[in-house]
Amino acid sequence: MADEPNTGLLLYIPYRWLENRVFAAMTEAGYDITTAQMKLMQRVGPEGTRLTDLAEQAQVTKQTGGFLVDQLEKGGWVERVPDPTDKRARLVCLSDKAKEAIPVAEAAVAQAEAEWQAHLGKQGMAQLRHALTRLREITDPYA
Amino acid sequence: MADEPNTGLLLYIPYRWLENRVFAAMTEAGYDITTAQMKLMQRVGPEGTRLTDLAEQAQVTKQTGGFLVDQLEKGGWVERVPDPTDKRARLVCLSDKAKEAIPVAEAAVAQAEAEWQAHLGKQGMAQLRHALTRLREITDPYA
DNA sequence: ACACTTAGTCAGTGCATCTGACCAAATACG
DNA sequence: CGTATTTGGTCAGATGCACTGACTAAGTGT
Repeated sequence: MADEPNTGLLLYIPYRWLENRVFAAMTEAGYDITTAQMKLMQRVGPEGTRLTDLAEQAQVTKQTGGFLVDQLEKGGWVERVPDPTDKRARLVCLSDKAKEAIPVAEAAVAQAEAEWQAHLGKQGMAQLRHALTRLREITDPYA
Repeated sequence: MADEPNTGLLLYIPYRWLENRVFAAMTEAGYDITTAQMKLMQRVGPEGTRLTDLAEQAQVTKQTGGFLVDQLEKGGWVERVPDPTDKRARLVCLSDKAKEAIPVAEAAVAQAEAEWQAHLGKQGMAQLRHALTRLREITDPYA
């Protein structure tokens, strides 16, 4: 089906690799969290974020988002607090545990990116990020 | 958790977008197949491929691979034929239906990539592919 | 006030993935 | 040659994540 690998596959390979790296780092540091949970949690803002917004940004249905927030809540990563401005809504906020864990994840990402930069060269890495950022303009409904 | 989006997210966004595009094109053309099935099927070689190899290349366990091949077989995409050189093994081969469908998927990919090229410029696209190909060297156990 | 939209939940389903246990054929080695 | 190990694949069971559909409750607009 493919002699020249399509760009999708080329994107997927390093993505998956990075995801596994971060997941492994978190596990090793004793944090029990899944990639889907991380993906959602990444989107939680400093003042808290509504479930609907979270789900939309992570490109899942609000049901799926709700399910993930349930897991995150059980794991002590987030809390749901009432939104003072809207009685229907609740804000998902990061717990202290989550705030502690963030540097661990960030360090794993940083290390992986450093390895990539070492391989591609500083300029190559910058070009890659630039191209991807531009691509985001036409592929991310949330850009 | 992120002010500057990490490279993983940047990779994921266009990947997911492309996957959705291709999936939608297949669905519209009347082909009923899932992305996971496509991912596996992509790896089937012209002479057929062993389940174990498929699973390994797609980075799933052989159990998962077997499950996906079951689905593909039910959908009439592939057949399992005995491997003449090894009585334990069976080769997964593409059916005529699959061979027909490939151009549809390829056209969808080509169109999406053309849109990307229009946005990034010919040179930008070439640089992107080049960087990703180089990255594959250190992130793909199958490079 | 009444209709409509928005925030979120509940119930049910299916797909993709994993681990662990297992069998049978092929290969390696003493 | 015969046993031990590796390799190809399946079965059984469980979990995670995603979906659709139907619903409640609160806010919004005319």
